[in-house]
Amino acid sequence: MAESKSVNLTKRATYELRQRIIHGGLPGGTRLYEVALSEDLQISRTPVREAMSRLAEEGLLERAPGGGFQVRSFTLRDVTDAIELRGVLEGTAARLAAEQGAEPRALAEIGTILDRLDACFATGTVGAIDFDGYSELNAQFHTRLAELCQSPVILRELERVKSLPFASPSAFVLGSNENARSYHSLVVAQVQHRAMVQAIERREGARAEAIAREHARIARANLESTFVTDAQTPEAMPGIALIVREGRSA
Amino acid sequence: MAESKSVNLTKRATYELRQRIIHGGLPGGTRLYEVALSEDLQISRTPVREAMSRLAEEGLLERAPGGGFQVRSFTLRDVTDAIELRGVLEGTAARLAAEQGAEPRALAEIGTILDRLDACFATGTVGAIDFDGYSELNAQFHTRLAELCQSPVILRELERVKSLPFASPSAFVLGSNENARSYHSLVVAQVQHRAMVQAIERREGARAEAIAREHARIARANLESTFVTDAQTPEAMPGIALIVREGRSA
DNA sequence: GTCTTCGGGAATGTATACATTCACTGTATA
DNA sequence: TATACAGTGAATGTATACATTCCCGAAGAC
Repeated sequence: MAESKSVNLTKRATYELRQRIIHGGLPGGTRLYEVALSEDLQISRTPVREAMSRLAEEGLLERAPGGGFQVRSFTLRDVTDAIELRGVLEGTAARLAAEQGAEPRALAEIGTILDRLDACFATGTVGAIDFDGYSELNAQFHTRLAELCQSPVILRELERVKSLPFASPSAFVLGSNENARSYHSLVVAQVQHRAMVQAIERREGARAEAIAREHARIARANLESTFVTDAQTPEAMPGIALIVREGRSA
Repeated sequence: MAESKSVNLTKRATYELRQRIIHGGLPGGTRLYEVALSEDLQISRTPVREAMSRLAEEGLLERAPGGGFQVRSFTLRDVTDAIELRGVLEGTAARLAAEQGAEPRALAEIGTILDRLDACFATGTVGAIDFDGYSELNAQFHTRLAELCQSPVILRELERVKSLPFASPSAFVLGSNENARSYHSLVVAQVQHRAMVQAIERREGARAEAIAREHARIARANLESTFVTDAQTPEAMPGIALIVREGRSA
């Protein structure tokens, strides 16, 4: 509890609340009461309120009709739409990069990331993958790719969508345990990574966009099978606790 | 000043700040100081802070590095990207609606709006248009269209993009004075409106998406010519005061 | 019995005093 | 003369008292 005394209380409250939401401590739809939270966190109402405001900006909370906040809840449909949306936005970023031409230096850096992603497979043993390394490099790749179009507006909205834990490009990597299906997913994903960069280099905008969209659908398929198979394992994927079984979304 | 006494101070501060930002009273990049604003608005720091937080959520302000807020500024590139983004999102909504099938009742309602849009032209005189009526109906059309795909996630992000005054679907209507070019713009736009609905009815997803994107580019072209022609008239388009001449965006 | 009204409590809204942090400036010392 | 340290001020961060609003339940009247 008394771990980080130096940072300000707003950040502490924001972090603590985010953790509780993502890990299921505060299920979707839960109304958050300032006084109760203040007493619970041992932080006064002002920073708690500020934290809730930031989490609303982040998309994890929503403002309740008559004031106050509640935890945003997501149906399976919402989650697939968010992933689809990420694909659409990444596709747009890739298309714009192809159309206006990407900086050679930035492309070279992405090439380096691609090589290092390849290295995650290269253990000689089929099926053996450095999942953690892949996940980290994958996140880097997606960030760099989005930056290629040099559009702060696109980048901002993309970051926003990716901030939902289940919509992040690396969410499906963590969710995959070491079975044949997930191995094949990563093989296909990496082929798509290279194809996207190639399309951008060749100024093939439509191709770059289409691949980016299809690439996101790997995550969608992975989510759906994860959700069906390990329906009750909360550790299967980050933020899966946010997904409500049925009914209305936020 | 002492107009609406009943509503709470947060809303008053939010409204007042938004007005000042949109109309150029607070140019892009301006740092907002809580104390100064409090004294200026005659409202204490707490609601002012809350108002700034909401405007940041809305996209008109951004959080400054060391705390506090500043008015977000947009380059011409940012604005065109925002319009492009709206086209991409509306295109996605239209495609999804086409793919999954739209509700007949909702389609019928949109048909009514289309007829009423036609009526804005039907004065017999070529070139005479009910601009205000068209603008209002146009906004309704775009909202209804986005709702056809029944995706709260898509709808939410689209509303977010549209909240930037210059990226709203009706921004270009207001910006157009009664010249031949703007008349032709509205004629083309209305043809595209009908084509989008037809494509959705016929489950032609790719066509619906493509038209929605091209539709948004009317606004883009209109913005660019407005920006070049009437470069110094702040009333030419809502939110044009947010656009900074050169340099970095937020 | 039902409807209306009044009261109380709990929630957010507001004001403000106080704390903290950071940057700038001036002075003193090396 | 340059650098470092300390002081001062202004900004945001925090705590908390008080205001307001709204819902809900109980009691009374029709």
